[in-house]
Amino acid sequence: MSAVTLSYENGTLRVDGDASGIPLVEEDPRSGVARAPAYRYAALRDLLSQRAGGFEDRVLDLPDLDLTTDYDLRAYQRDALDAWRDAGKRGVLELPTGSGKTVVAIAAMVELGVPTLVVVPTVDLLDQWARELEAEFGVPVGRFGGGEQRAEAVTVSTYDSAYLKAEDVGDDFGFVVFDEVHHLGGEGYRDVARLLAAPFRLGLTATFERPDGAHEVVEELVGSVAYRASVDDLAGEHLAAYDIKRVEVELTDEERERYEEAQGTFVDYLRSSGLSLTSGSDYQKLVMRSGSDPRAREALLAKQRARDVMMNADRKVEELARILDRHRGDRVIVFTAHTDLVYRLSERFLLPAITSETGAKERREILSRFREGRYSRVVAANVLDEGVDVPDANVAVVLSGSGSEREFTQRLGRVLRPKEGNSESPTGRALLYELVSAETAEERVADRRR
DNA sequence: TTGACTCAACATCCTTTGCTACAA
DNA sequence: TTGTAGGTTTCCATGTTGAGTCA
Repeated sequence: MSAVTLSYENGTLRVDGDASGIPLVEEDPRSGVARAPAYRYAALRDLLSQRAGGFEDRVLDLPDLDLTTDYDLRAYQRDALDAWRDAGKRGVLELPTGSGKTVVAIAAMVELGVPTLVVVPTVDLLDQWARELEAEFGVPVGRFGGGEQRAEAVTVSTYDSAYLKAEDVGDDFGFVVFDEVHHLGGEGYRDVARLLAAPFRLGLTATFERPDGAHEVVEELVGSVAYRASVDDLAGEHLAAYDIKRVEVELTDEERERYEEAQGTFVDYLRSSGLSLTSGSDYQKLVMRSGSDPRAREALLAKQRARDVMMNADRKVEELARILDRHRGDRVIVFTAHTDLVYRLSERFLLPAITSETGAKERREILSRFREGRYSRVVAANVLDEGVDVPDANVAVVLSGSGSEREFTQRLGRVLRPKEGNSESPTGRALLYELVSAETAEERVADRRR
């Protein structure tokens, strides 16, 4: 058995020498070159080191980094770091929004002392991470994304840019941190993790599981969940204690009529077509059918109308008026599912509004005024759910939302940050109102997300 | 450099029963 | 006998984002 040489080539590991019988390695039938996916590097290295004949490793040639940090980890952060280390320096930490996931990643970087790539979903987060890493380590931090393509030993990238660059830089980093790692389950994004050779991997998220089951892919690429702390584990001590109040509102007669008509059309179609909806994938079937079947299309459009009615019910707006009145002295974020409603509320209550149509500059301005206390309320569609540094609030009002557990957790997280400089005793409890239209499908939707 | 635009990707979208094949 | 898991192939609508292009 002759010695084997491992090297990195365009997002794969090239295996030269006698590669027969090595698990994970397959021969490319056209070129005859034996290869393994780059993300298998750690596993392959372990396998080969136990094999007679030894092997030559030319995959990574990385400088040592001397990184230090002043952070003192909290007990749960230390536990999380320990758990990740015990898992072989691979795996996911599931920690709530506001619990200091970044700090744990920084501690891991210090411990490893190797070039590191941090991958994040938005340009906003890219800026935040880069600023924080620059301040902490006092080294220049590279950026892939937001119009920049500059590599450094410590680099932050968006998922999109990482996808475009992964083949080129796949052997430049020994450690990769995936922030909001649930995104990695996306069909395209998963390639980012596949093309990198980095043996050490850390995923951070508040909600690991995906309704489509793709978290299993993430487990394969990054590792399993090594440590998990829920909002309830940390509430009261490191996060604000909270209450959730569900308020049911009745549809007006006119809304009820429109709702029943539309919902009826949808349900009738299901019954007559023999379709049963037991899961999200069944719904997908219906969507596909609607491409060719006009009745299926009409059923879906009717469902859309029913959703509009229940989510934007008039009495929710009236209820919001009462809530805003009750919380005059509080900092309130109002969440909706539709942009139309955002603008309606903005006009009626004179609330600063943020949707995907709001430009970056205006958005920054609103959030900074909210931070400074010049605004005490904002209304937003889904924009503030994730990936934005949203200032502290203590009351959230969910006027409408999806059945997504992730969306709900993120929205709740927006009010749970302990008050600044006083993390020992957050001033009062945080409060989340959930407005639900009575006797509509929204009751089920609201149950699902909890 | 900025802003407006397009494009592609991602995420959610869900009813209350009942058929079939296969494993325990 | 009794549970229980179970596959299709592109895609009705809305919201959001990043990258790329062009003026």
